[in-house]
Amino acid sequence: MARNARYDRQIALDKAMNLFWERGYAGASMKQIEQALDMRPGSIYATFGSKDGLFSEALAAYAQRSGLELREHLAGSPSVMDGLQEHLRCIARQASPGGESPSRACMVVKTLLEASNTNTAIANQANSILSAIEQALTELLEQSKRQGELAPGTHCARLARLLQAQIIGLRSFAQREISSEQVAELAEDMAAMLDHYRARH
Amino acid sequence: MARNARYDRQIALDKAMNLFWERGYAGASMKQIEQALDMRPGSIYATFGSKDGLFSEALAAYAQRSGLELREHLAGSPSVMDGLQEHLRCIARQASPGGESPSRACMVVKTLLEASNTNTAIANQANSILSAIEQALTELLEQSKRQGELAPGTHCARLARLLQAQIIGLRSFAQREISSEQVAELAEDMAAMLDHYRARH
DNA sequence: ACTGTTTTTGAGCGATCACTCAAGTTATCA
DNA sequence: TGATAACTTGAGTGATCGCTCAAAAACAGT
Repeated sequence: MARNARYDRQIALDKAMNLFWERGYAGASMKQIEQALDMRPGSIYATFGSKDGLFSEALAAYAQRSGLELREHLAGSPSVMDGLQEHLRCIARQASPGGESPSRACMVVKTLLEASNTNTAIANQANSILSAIEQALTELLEQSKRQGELAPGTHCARLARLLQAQIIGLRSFAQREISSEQVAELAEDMAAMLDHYRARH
Repeated sequence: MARNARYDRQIALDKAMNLFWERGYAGASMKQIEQALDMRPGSIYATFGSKDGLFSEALAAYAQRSGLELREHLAGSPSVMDGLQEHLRCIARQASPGGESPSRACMVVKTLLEASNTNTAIANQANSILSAIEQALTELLEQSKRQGELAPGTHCARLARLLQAQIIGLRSFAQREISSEQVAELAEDMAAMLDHYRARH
């Protein structure tokens, strides 16, 4: 015997994610958030508790979305390594100037760099996400090694960290004022680098 | 027939650079800057004009310092490629947890990611610096190619962008809560990757 | 020591920050 | 349809933001 909420929590979270991704945590004011979500402060605080709480949920939603994307690229490829290479190219396509992404750089990395010395809780969350991605990549590579795609001596955890650093570098580099062609070339060079780790050379 | 300034401009700039490097542009408040520089607001504004002006000069000082470091590494190495590989390892050493750097990540990249959608002037400055570094790396690689160290067909500008993306990835990755050993391994893997571009394989 | 010039000082400016809450609104149920 | 409970509203909170400027302090030259 009461009223229903006028807003869809997931839709609001998605809008918040886009704004935070574009402007960063400190760069997005509550006024701008109110406008983006079309919600008044009371509703926002009743739903998400605080700016920190909203950001935290937005970052988690971003991470989930990114994980889904990777899994889709992998599902559409004949092998893990091909899927990872395709993933690099796809990142380059998304991170090209003129795209509709709020930012070409990765929101998790932006958060890590912004929050590391100013907001411990948020920095910890970014750290956890990156750690989980590293873990997922390691398991993927180990599966690939078991299938004989990777050279037998490959240190998968180490290669996973290298791959993560490549992706971070690619997406941060793409934040520069640079042509989409050069970003695509960069992704291609990184994909080529992965070939050196394949079996039978 | 007047008073001399009590503060050394370069020393003040250096302190500002360290604070901005650690906390970012928005994360460093004027109150914290006043404390770090041991200057009152009036003196700061008389000397640097605005927070933007101070940040801009601090970022320029950082870029100059970084350029000097690279040139030193190159001077202490028998060849360009060896110097670049040593540079990667040195970055890993500096970016290790427990170091005395204000931040493990690069201040220019932190600035680029923070300012790209919030502060055009500062983002442009970060873009210019990265563009100048790319140019310098390209010239170094071309010199290396002329000396027969690089494979004749090497596209130097493209390799320079790859190298820059690697460095960005390495330093941003190092911002994670991770062991210095793993950062060193990452630098080693990146250095090994450069070997593939050398002549005579 | 006095004068003239520059620098330093810090209280305080208006604006904006994240956030609160009492009042108003609306849907749901009896 | 009237009572009830939940949600929405937005003016307003104290705190902090970047920044100003009149007055005090300190040095250089005579």
